[in-house]
Amino acid sequence: MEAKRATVRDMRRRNRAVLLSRLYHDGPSSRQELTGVTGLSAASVSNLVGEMLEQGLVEEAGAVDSDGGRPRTLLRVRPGYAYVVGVDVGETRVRVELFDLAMTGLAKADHPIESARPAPETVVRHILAGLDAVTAAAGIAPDALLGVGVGVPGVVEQGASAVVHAQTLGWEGVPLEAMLRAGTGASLYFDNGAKTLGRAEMWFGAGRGARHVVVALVGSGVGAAVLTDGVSYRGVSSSASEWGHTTIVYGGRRCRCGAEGCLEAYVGAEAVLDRWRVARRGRVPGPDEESGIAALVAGAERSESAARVLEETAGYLGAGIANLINLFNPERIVLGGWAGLALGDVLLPRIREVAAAHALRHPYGQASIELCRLGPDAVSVGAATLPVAKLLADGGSR
Amino acid sequence: MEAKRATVRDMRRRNRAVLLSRLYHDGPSSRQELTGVTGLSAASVSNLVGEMLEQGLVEEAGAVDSDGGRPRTLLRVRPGYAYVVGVDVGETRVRVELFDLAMTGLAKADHPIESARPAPETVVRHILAGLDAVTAAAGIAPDALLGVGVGVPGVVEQGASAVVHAQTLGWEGVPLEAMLRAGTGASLYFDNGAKTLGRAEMWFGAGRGARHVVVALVGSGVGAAVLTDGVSYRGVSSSASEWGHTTIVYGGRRCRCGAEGCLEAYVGAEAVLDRWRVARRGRVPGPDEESGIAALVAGAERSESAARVLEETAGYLGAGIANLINLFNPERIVLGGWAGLALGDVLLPRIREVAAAHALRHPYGQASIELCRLGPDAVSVGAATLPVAKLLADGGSR
DNA sequence: GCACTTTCGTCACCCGCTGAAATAAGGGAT
DNA sequence: ATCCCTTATTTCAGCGGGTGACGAAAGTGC
Repeated sequence: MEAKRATVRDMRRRNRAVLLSRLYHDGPSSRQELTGVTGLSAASVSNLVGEMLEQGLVEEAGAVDSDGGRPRTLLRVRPGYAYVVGVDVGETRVRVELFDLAMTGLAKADHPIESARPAPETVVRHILAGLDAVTAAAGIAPDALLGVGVGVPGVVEQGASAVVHAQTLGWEGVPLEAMLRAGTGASLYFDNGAKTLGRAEMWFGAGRGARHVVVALVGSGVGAAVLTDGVSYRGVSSSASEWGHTTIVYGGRRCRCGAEGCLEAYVGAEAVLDRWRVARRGRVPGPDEESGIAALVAGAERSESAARVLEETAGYLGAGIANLINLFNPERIVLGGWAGLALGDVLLPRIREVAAAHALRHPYGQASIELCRLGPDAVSVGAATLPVAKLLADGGSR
Repeated sequence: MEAKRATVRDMRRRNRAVLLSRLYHDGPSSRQELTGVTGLSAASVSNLVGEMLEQGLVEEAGAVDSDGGRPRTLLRVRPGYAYVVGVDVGETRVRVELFDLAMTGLAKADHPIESARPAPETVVRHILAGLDAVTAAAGIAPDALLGVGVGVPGVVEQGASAVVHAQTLGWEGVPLEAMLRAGTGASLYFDNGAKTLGRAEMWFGAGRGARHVVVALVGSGVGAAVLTDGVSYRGVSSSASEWGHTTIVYGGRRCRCGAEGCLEAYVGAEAVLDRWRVARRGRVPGPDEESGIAALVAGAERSESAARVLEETAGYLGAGIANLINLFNPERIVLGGWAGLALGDVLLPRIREVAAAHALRHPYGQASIELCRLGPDAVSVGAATLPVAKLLADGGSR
């Protein structure tokens, strides 16, 4: 609807973006290949690539000899052209990680969070300290830092300046961008941690090559990221895909959000353990949720209560996934999160069955259901892809 | 991700599209205004508009005098530049309607469908006959017909040639596009009827001016259309937003799709009446579903069973709408469909309450819930907007 | 009728893509 | 070792298209 006008300049930016994205995502190619793939003329490819070579954005990467002609020189994005930082604000620690453009980790700094409801100022201080630490450790000059992506557990309201609402941290309208801006000159990007993890899976994990993916994350909480053509679906205020708080059992268990029958109140780690506690009429083993879930999965063969709770969990999860399939008609559902991986490991076949029973035949037939490949640590990787995505979309202009 | 290269030609097409869309959706403007709104230079606007005037795509529409300077001449899209046809394949009749570009209805032809499971050939014959009838009635030459949009009750698989899966008609993989193509040379467009109705609401009804809208339709069946920036969300095979078959009561009532606990099995007209039948332990008044729902709504004050069924319906519907809000974070939810309008008319305040209780506070605060403005006949209008949208997106090139 | 204001059209200029031709960089045959 | 052939890349003139500057058009007010 509100498309913007185009100028001759936009055209060049766009074409640079096309070339650069192709080089970035699909590895080294020759100019020759690029002409075929992008539809640009050989002359333009040469021209654009020459410019990017000169700027140090792209570098040569050997050559492949062809049968009898001039060998093609391969090109790739130069990993050292710029560096990015990904920040994962978790519930127990703040992780700050530095990457080059190829997403090779160069330095990492973890700051534990003591309080269950940390003050925003504390988190900001941790992030800034981590930023200094990793850039110093890797010897990165400030102007070589392309940007900093931050993944937070909660809703990020994208606007002139990002504002965060994170129930689990007790944050309500925290102007995180403004607070960080006061302490650093770097470009800042913010998104929900589940979505950044989804981005990481999309670029480097189970979502590679697919156009429509929904990443479903199950941990203590439950969330999802809907990714179409590499961009994540955001509603009007970027708080879309709150899968965990969709109603799946009308009038059912009360959820910590206050509503009844939320999916999270059935398949979130806390809820699963609570259901097990009721089923076995007693305490659940293990000091924390992670060991509890591990015990549950391990106990499936011996304990009838464990088996029943797992079966029910597969049911709710399968129905929840079927809802995603019916509503978003994705090509792939990627199940992750620490609890999602632990449960999915044993329940995936059963989840697929239930989802098949609850989803419409046609969309179900289009969708495959898989597990995440990257593990929960990929939140910072995904956060760091935010500035990279911007770079690619802008054709490499800083 | 897979952005296409741009040429200097694309740029012009794009800029024409920007101007044309603006003129189409936001009414007459002067060249002057257009420069401001689109960001194009006055020179370009003049150039582009001149071209479109010459082609008859745009016409002058009077002038407004300014205080002391040359008056601006207003421009608008010329309604008679081309004509479009919208087809509504309903469960009881096929409607074919002819419009000019301004969506003024010029001729209409209805063909009743006798069988509950009509043969595709019959429907195709009706459509082709209707096409001949309306073009003949309005005296439209074949080459003035921009295209034909068809709305069908079911899933449209968009591909090289559209294929329709419509459970309610008993259609399974009907190659509707290929069948129609054999009988007409016009450009053809296909979409689900709920989505075309959503398009109509978006362009001319309750969705005007909003960027993210979800249109929720309740009739015998239940569906939704998700519209972002004027384009409807399609998944990988365009069968997205099957809202009616999302699970809302895990393990609940059996739905005609075979699964348990679908939203449609609670708030679809058939399901509502069935619940009423159980509640009052007896037959429901009226010869058909529409009068049944009308009786239910009318009986709310006298009959306790009716009041209870309505209250429950508001509950399920509110929770279903809350799910849409949580997942899509729209700016507006538009409730329609014949049953949706009848129920919404009395239940809207209650639906809003329930939705507020089930949705997360933040996304709920962003969304307003309203009723459709156009009524169920707008399916053909929405279908007819498909070729118009194409024309606008292509900047007016046929 | 004249000065002033505002809108609209024209023109030279710059940018960027393209096709054709030229050049580079090999392999294989003589 | 040289020449010819093949294939990849670069160069160059040409064309399409947006822009700013300038001037013409079309009013109002005195």
